[in-house]
Amino acid sequence: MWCANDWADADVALHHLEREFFAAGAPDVAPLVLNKLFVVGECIGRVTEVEAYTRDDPASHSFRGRTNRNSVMFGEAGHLYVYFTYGLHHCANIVTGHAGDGQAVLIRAVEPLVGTEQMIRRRGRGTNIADGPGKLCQAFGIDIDLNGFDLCSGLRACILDDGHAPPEVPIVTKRVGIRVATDRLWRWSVRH
DNA sequence: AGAGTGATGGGCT
DNA sequence: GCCCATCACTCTT
Repeated sequence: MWCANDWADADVALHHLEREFFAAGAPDVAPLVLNKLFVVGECIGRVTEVEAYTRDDPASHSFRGRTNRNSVMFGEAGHLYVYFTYGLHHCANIVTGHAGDGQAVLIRAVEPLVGTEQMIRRRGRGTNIADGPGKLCQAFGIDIDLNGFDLCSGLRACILDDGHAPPEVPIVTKRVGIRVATDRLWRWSVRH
């Protein structure tokens, strides 16, 4: 189990993001997740790119209502919605809003900070380790077994705030990899 | 620009 | 039930 004492700079104050943080709408929550720490097991990365998906959004899995696959999106905020796609990749989302809303924030990229060696081993390469939604799931060992995991329940998988504020001026662009509702500016990333 | 990969769900019969 | 287009992707050419 990772603990705060393992953090390279013992002076940083860490706090665990609580459920209330995720209770707003996905387009409001998403940019606030930038620069937070995404923790899964012993792997930690700083979130650098996110997208929002909502119920009234034709690009969202929840658009056509609740199904077995997307049921976690309709549950309590702060849980992880993981799905398998394109026959090979997993993607990780944070459920937002209130139960029944059907919305989530897709974590698209992180900067590896802790557990980098394991990420490289899992990815089978030393570059571009976690700069894509499928890549970061492979690097962090996220698969369908983590679907529904409560990120507000402990340190095994969670979002931590180490005092790095979200960027004052994030890069805001159209979402990528979708074929509908491509006009919504619901992708946020940090400058390099 | 395209191949690889497999679960999902909508539309049928 | 079955068929099959679709898919919030990655890597290589």
